[in-house]
Amino acid sequence: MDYKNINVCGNTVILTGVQNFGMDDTLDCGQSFRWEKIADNKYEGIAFSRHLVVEMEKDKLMLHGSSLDDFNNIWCAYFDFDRDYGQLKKELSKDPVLAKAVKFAGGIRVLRQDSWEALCTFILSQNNNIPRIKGLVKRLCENFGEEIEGGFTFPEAKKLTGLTAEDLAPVRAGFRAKYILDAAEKVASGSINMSAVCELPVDEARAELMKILGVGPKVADCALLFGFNRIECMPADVWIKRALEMFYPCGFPTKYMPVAGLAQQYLYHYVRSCEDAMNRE
DNA sequence: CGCCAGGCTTCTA
DNA sequence: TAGAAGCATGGC
Repeated sequence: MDYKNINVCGNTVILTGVQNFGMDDTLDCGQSFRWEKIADNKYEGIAFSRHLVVEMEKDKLMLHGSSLDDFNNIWCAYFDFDRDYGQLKKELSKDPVLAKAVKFAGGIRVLRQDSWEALCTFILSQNNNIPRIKGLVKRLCENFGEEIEGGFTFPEAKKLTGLTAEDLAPVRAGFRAKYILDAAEKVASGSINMSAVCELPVDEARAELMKILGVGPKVADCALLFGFNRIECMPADVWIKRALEMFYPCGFPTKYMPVAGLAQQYLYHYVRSCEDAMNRE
């Protein structure tokens, strides 16, 4: 557990003694596209059809808009609070490169998102940049999600079935629109059963998701890591490929394979910052 | 104007 | 079966 105490005050759940959680590292690192920074230490977002404002002061984390039940049933798992990141970081830090990556962004946690939402948002992510991905996801929710207090939910697969690419035009997803529609059709019809995918061995799960038009190995692995809690999946995007070539020419250490997805998130953040620093010179 | 963006599909040899 | 072109859109 990465928190010591939990209290409820009105509609706010307050965690104290919080460790290994940074809002910028976790909510603005390209794993979820549904969080907006609304103040220096405050983020607002919607997940699992619930609106939440997250505020942090030192080691105190406030979840505004959450009941104790919601915390126990949803947010605790969503923020991966039942995983010991202190222990994880200690293990990863035995590797010199990962030690630097972990030190650089020690507040990263890998969110456990809804599987359909993760699949869709990473379909939208291809050949795209993070600010624009956020825009596409926002417009998808505004146009096809349900309006709730504080914003819009992520649309269910069945809500998108029967639509045409023209219907999705307001989203401005470009060539990705037909991919979303194919995913929605396959998931809603049950030809791809998300809860069955959850039970499959990872290679079969990946192959199943890749039956969707527009889903290749990278998008499938992102869905598996961020939406199915498959922490052994290491989505190999251009940044991670670059990092692996640069730092691990002989291959990624096998002892970290079982948690490669978690390591990946630290590495992703780290190499991107290296690149930024080099560009500024 | 050109280049690029958490890739994938399609075409070509 | 590998390698390159094409893909919509928007920021720079």
